[in-house]
Amino acid sequence: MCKNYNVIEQPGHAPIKAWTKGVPFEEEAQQQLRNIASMPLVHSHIAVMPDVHLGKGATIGSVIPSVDAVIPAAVGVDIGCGMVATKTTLTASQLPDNLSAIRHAFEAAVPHGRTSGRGRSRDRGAWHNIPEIVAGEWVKLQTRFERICAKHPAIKKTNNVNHLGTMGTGNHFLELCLDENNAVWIMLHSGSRGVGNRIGTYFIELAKKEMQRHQINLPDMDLAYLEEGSEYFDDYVEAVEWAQDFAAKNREIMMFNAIAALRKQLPIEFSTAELAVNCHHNYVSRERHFGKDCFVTRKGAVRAKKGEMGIIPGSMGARSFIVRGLGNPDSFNSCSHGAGRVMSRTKAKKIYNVDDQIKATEGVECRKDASVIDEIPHAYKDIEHVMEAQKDLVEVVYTLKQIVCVKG
DNA sequence: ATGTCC
Repeated sequence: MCKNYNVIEQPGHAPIKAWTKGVPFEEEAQQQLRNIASMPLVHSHIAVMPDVHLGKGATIGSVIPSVDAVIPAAVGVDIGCGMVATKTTLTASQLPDNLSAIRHAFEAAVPHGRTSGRGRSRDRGAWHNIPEIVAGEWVKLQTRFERICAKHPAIKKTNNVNHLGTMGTGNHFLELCLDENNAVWIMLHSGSRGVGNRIGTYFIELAKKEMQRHQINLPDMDLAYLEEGSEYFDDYVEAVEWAQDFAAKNREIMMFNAIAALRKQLPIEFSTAELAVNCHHNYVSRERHFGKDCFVTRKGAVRAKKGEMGIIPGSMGARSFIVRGLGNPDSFNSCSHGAGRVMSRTKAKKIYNVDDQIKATEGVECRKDASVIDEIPHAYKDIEHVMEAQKDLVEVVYTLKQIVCVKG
């Protein structure tokens, strides 16, 4: 039978199954994946999604199943980063012609940008808004966090309370979108902010020290792993699961606040009950594949079990997709997390200007200044090609086009 | 992606 993926094989190592037909696949990313596939902890094979590109530690767009061990740098530092999308009962005709008031209401309701140091500092301070409906759950999260910090006080050096309900920077965003039937959606991309970053970097360092202590040689020190039964393994799993829960709750709060902000802007009532999806794309989870219990690390990949809903966003000017998983076992039930970059932020800023960005984001109510050129759609792969390359992983349920975009 | 250091 004709498979929709390419296979990269190395003698004695796990194969790499890559859903990259018709999309760019850099040689540097392939080498990084060969390094990962050479590690004995890999179960069965590695799966590569069509938005693949070079990352720090692990490749973005990779799915790594491991037995009795995890690679903290494969999860990365934005632990639990992911997407949430909610369909509303509103339609396009119920929105005002000029969307700038809605954009400004979103910007006010969802703190975004850098917390300190250089940059715009728009989310500085505790002016975020934790809705009452999640206040109890937040207390539970805090209790769990205290327990982790009691064992690893270095993690506590973070401003985690002030970050709940805040979006962050870079490719994190909040959008108002229309689907193919002109229904209005709210969609958001964010993660575990400073606290997840602290947990990630802390355990990546511990894993490296473990490698040195046991004199284990790796093709790349960023592939340092923690073995089940060793000193830090359980604590990492506990902390990473906590950061994932923090990230999901963070998105839920921002979605709540964005909906409330939209309500204040419109003279009509609407509801949001019909469909909401909240999924991680940087995370690790315990799953069973090919007859073995293992840890599955998805770095820039979304779980797509049969019938499971996911979100695959395009870039600032491109379409996004609400998808339903097809449960493809060779992909470990996964799909891509977006379009995937084709060039670095530095390169995008060098070769494109504000005029290019204005043209690429025509019809979108968003910032179009020099600060967002690194997010120009040209810096990403063509999302249509990316979707074509994974048609045996997911089916498209809704196609969204943004009309308002708030970038972090 | 993040916060802090130069």
